[in-house]
Amino acid sequence: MAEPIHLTTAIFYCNGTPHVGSAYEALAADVFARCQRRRRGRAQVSFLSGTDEHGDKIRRAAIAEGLTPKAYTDKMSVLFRDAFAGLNIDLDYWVRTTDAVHEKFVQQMLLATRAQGNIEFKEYEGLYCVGCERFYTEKELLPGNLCPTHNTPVELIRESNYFLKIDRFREQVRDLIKRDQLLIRPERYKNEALNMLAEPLSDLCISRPKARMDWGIELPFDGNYVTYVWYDAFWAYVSEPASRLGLDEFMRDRWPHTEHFIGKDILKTHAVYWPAILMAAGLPLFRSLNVHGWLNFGGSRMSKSSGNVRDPVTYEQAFGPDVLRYFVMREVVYGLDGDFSEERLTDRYNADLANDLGNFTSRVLAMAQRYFNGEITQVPKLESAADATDLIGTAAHKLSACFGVDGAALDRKVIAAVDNLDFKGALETIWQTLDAANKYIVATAPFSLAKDPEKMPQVAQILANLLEALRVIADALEPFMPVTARKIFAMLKVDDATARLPYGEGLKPGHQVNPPVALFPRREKPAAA
RNA sequence: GGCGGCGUAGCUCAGUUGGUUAGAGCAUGCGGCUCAUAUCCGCAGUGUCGUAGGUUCGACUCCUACCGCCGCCA
Repeated sequence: MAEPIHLTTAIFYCNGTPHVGSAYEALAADVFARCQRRRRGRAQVSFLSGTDEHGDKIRRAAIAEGLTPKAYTDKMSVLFRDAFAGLNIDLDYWVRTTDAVHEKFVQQMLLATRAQGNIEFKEYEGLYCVGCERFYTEKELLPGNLCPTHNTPVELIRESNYFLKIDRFREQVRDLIKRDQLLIRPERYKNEALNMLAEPLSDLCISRPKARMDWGIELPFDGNYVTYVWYDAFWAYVSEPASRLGLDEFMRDRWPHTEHFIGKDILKTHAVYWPAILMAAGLPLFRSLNVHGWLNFGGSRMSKSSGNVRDPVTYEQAFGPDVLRYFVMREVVYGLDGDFSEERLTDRYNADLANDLGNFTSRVLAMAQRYFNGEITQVPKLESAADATDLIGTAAHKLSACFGVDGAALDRKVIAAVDNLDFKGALETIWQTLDAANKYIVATAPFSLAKDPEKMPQVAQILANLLEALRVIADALEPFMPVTARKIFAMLKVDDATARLPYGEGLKPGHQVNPPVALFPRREKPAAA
């Protein structure tokens, strides 16, 4: 049996509504998860996401809306969960850091960490920015002791807090990253992480005095404090599954095969603090960090202040299911920043989805209907002659090569690309197959042969080959476009098991397919802004 | 200040250890087909490969400087 694997998105801080950027991360992880499920079986994959709901910013956002923090996060968390559900992100766990199970688990980890002697209580004094909710060193500040992000004066605060002695784990973490035991990819981020671990780390503050901020999890060993929100949120990756499966079992079987999907902005916390936090609690580490870039909008950073935040659900409703999924996976190189705009979305939609995928589906099913009333009368079999010199032989061979001698080559290539986080490459491979299939139609011209009754067996063979190609293409597409794949399977009238078979083993003579239904009607481009 | 990345066709980008006429997709133009969602197929391009030097028989590919953009660390 394949080893179990645990996949996570970051835990989203829910002081604002979900936008296309947060959706992008969850979409990449979802495509990855679906590929893993195909390989390992559903039970062997746990895919987790959720909302980070403590801390001062949440508390203040709640006050601004006249709600209690809990009521506010109840509302916000559902917004995220529903947005992801609307994008067909198929989660096994939806964790909220205000869930009782989670809070209890964090307290358990705090006790374990303290028992290992990795927590220190000490008094210190520092320059604090209320807006940032953090302390600054003098050289980080702007002239006049102003906060670099808020441009407001910082306050000198003296207080006592609990600290994690993280530097004692630094060498070990650095070594693991260097040897790819803790894999950080793409590689550029591995180098950045190693850089961050080159200098000694100062103790990590993990508490906040309730007197200053009480919206958090109470420390089990000191009722005057709550945990600092960052520390609390990391454990969302672990709390619910560990509680459900048993901590020891989860840590032994599944946790070491964990892949975190995160944005580049939280690389430091995940490459430096999180491993140290786990070690300080006496727990094993996860396997890898899959770091993505930002999704910009029309060339500039998507942010609430610039007012160009885009709601993913809007696009899902306007363009139809799977379109946003397709766009971000096809357009963005994982790890690098990408650009999102309605114009580019429309271009991709028309060129790739309407013209290529949609039209191919339509023409093949229409011919099957027109010439044979939807019945398949031949066994799909592409003549594969590498030495073919004529147009038909060459086209047949090229299409056949996409599926390989065992009929499973497309699936293999897609899975390999996704393993490598090359979502774009995976889709390009599928589209090359679509391209080869369109060329095969032109080369064989079944619509011309059909004018001669004696050539109908040939036409039947060509259509059987094409319908089978459509089936395999839809199957390869399923992790990326689950709704579309299901629509195609419905038109082809194949069940789930048949849908997954290699080329040549799926559709059989006597099988009846449905007439086409347009998958992606062409769209007018938005008026130039 | 330290480290690193990027700058290739109108747009988005590929270009492997330096080697024949620098590639793909989209957009553009022309031709073909008509099964199909005015779709599909073929052909045609266009580029001083950021700038200036250097190494080499030969550099987009290596070295140096500079210009521009960006990231991380401090």
